[in-house]
Amino acid sequence: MNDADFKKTRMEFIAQWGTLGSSWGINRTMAQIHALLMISVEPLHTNEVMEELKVSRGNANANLRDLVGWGLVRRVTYPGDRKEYFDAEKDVWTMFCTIARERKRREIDPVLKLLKDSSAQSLNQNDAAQKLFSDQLSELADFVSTADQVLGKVARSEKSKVMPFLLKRFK
Amino acid sequence: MNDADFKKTRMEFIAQWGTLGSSWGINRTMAQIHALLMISVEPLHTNEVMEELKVSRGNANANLRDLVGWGLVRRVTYPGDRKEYFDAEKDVWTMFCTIARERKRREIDPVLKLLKDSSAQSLNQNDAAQKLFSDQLSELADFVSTADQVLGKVARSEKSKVMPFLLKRFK
DNA sequence: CTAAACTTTCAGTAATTACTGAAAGTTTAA
DNA sequence: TTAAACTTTCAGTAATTACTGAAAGTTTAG
Repeated sequence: MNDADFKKTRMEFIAQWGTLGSSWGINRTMAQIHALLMISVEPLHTNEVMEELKVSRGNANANLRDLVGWGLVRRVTYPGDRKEYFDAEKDVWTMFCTIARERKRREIDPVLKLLKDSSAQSLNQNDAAQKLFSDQLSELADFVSTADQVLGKVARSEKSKVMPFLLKRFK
Repeated sequence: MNDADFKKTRMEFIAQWGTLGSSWGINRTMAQIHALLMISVEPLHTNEVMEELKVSRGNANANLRDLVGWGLVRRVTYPGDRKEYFDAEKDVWTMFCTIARERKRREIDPVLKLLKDSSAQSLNQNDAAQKLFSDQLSELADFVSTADQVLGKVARSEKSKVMPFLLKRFK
């Protein structure tokens, strides 16, 4: 494969990763920066990200900060160089665990709290609407709670312990 | 719990379900309509949805259509009544399986195809950048493929077969 | 038929979310 | 110190996404 084709495929991948992110509530640029760092051999500098993806300094900065906040990207500095470089976690399993842990913390835990709080309120069980509401919330809370625990456990496990097992059990 | 409090808690739940949807790439109104139908005893018709959630006819119509497309909501008609009513699937496990199946089909399958196609292209393995890119895509493809299969299998299983097992194995 | 009851569409607009770039802030080498 | 190198912030703007409501379309009872 020649260099032009390589660049094209690379860009295509970055673009698609961005689109995928979008449909899961992650902003396009953030997903694209993540893709870019994931397939870069060396850590990149803000200017390089700006240039590759044609985005502004502010945009690059904010999204890099967020990626660091997600734990998917690390800041890297080299002695004798004032610039800050950024390097993505490249192991896919580790990436998955990080994302799972963060989304759990940011989105599942709050909804679980809401569900538990709401369904705990004493409802009038003689009223059909209130009874259905209460039951529905409890069921949701149970389900989300289980899912939450499973996800939490998986995200804390070793890849080597989980993947072969899953493959065996569910493939 | 009195009627006013009940209404308030209900609305709070609907609002929060909307917010949750947003952060997972599902539009707020669609998630709210889903929440509303999920906690309604009887199927509702478009006017009722419009009124409860204060949205326009067009908006209600489009989102109800989408929910039917997702398989989360059914159209219901009563003999002698020209109106169309809508009823949500209320069983949480069935809901989960439906969502999993749809997101798999809509978002995972396409990305998997991209990953496989891209990584299949013969890359120059002597070039570090190309080698990393190629390896990274393969790893991603493997991982997503496994996740896809596990999800597919789980979503086809009986709740009674999966949940107790998961609880036992991962709790 | 046809007119009332109901559903769908879609151009225009509003709301939300993301981005830009210049200015302010920070750090460090000399 | 201080000035160059670099990073962060944020007000203004652009892009995207969602919504409205009136008009067009469809169905059915009579």
